[in-house]
Parts: sequence; structure tokens; C-alpha cells
Amino acid sequence: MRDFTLELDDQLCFALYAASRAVTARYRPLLDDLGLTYPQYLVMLVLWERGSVPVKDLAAALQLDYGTLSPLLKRLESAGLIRRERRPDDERSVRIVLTGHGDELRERAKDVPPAIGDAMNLGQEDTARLRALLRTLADNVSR
Amino acid sequence: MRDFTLELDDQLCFALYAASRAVTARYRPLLDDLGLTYPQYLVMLVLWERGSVPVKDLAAALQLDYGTLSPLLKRLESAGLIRRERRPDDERSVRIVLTGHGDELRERAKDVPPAIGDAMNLGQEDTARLRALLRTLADNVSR
DNA sequence: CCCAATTAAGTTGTGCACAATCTAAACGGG
DNA sequence: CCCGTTTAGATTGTGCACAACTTAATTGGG
Repeated sequence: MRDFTLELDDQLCFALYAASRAVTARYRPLLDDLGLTYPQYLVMLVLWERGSVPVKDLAAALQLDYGTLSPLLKRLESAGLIRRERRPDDERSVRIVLTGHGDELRERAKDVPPAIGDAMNLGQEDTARLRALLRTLADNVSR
Repeated sequence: MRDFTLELDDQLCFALYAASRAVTARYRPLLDDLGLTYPQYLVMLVLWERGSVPVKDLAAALQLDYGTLSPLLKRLESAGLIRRERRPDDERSVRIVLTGHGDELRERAKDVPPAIGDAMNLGQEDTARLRALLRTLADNVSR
């Protein structure tokens, strides 16, 4: 029989919570140079990859709701990185489009992943293993 | 040479961020029954383990600063779960002490870790592996 | 064809996270 | 013993997360 305690250090959840914040903290100075917060960076990753994306798909990709995304996108818009386009054939839907400025930022962001990979210092093997475990966990927990 | 891209799904950081939020979301209904948020639950874990703790040590254990802890503790206090005691020999230091009500909550929280462990569904082996990887990661990244 | 139900998005309110700033108590070297 | 420095803690302001609610456009069944 497995033995579950209330001790902080036993909890996988705390290791997860602490690691997530530690990684975000490591990103912060790099992203400050780009004028982005961490969640804003994630949005930009999706846009750099797909060019333009409906808000709905952005929400699905990042697992965020409109309550988080709407104000975040408003800030990216007033920073001049994105534009909102309401679809003519469905006035409910809003498509997020990169501006020229937003696209240019991609070049400057190229250095971020290697710098973080270096700081994480896990090696290719453990990185893949960890990513797989995290996906399994997220999957299990959200069904 | 390792190949770092800007694709969202490549990023370990996103898997980490998503998994952390998914796990917290799974805790939510259980903690709602106890009248706690997830960070409040973490504080209570430390208090249930150590009885009473100076705010400074709480901050160190959870890696949180006073800006996060002060208002959180104020809410736990007005919920009647904790008490603040200013140390007579050092008026700067505040010690957090469980109230009777706070101590009683421990009994009701006993069911939480097994329920979460069950939902995570990782097995003892992978759980230990994941926890170890997360600690190494947090360690590497915050040096 | 119409209207009830659904869908996309936004808004409001609460509670973290964290940087920056502030206060007051304690310490310590000259 | 005094004053500059350090330390414990709180406060303020910004930006997520997320629940609950609102709005407006679209859809689909009778």
C-alpha cells in the first residue's frame, strides 16, 4: 500500500509548482529585453509558428480562457505587436495577426530557447523524459 | 549539435507551465471543500508539519516573498486558521501559529493527497523520477 | 421562418506572483 | 554610545489565472 502524507517535500505538486516558478523566473530577464512577460511570450510563440490565429485557437493551444487572454492580447496590441481582425463571415470570431513589429521580434527571440536550455542543463535524454512525464501527468489529471 | 526551435510544443517550459496549472485545477474542488486556495494549502502543509513557523521560514520553504505571503496570511488569519505572534525578543519577527480551527482542518485534509495521487496515476516509480527531475531542474535554473 | 440554444469574445471580481518601495527594529563598527 | 547598515515584514502597482456573468452573432430544430 502506498503511503500518502501531508508533508510538503513529499508532494509532487510542490516540486511542480516550485520548478515552474523557478523556470519562469529564469526567463524573466531575457523576456524583459523583448518587452514581454512569460505568458505573452507563449502567445507570441504560437503566432510566430502559425502566422495568424483565432483567439479561440490561441486559448486551446495555451489552455487559457478568455478572461486571461483578452486583457493580455489588449496589452500586446497596444505594444504594437499584434492586430485584431474581426472575421467578415462570422462577426463573433476575432483573428489575431502579427504586425511587422511583432514579426521582427521573432529574430531577437531566437536566442532565448538555447539560453534557457543551457540554464536548465538537463541533457537531451532527461529533457525528453521530463517533457513526456509532464504531458502524461497533465493528461491524466485533466480527464 | 542540439537544435532549439521556437515551437511551442518543443518547449519544456510550456509542458511545465501547463502541467502545473492542470494539477492545481485538479486540486481546486478538493480545496474548495476546505475553504483553501492552492497556495494557502501549501502554507497549511508547512504549519501542520512544523506547528508554528516564522514568516521568514515560511517564505524560504515555499520560495515566496512577503509581497505574496503577507496578504495570503492575512486571509488565513481572518478565516480563523492562524494567528500572528510578534516575538518579544525581536519585534521585527512574526511567528505564524495554528489556531484550534486550523489544526482541526488537518484531519479533513488527509484525504487530499491520496485523491490527487490517484488522479495523477503515475505509479510510484515515475512519481519519484518526475519529482527528482523537477528538483534538479529547479536547482539548475535558480543558480 | 423563428426563436431557443450555442458559440466567440469580453468584463468583473478575487487571489496569487513579483518588483519596487517603505517602515521599524536590531546590529555593529568606530 | 551613535549612526549607518542590515533584517523582518508590509504596502503598492502590474499582470496573470480563473470563476461567474454579460453581450452579440450564429445555428438548428420544429
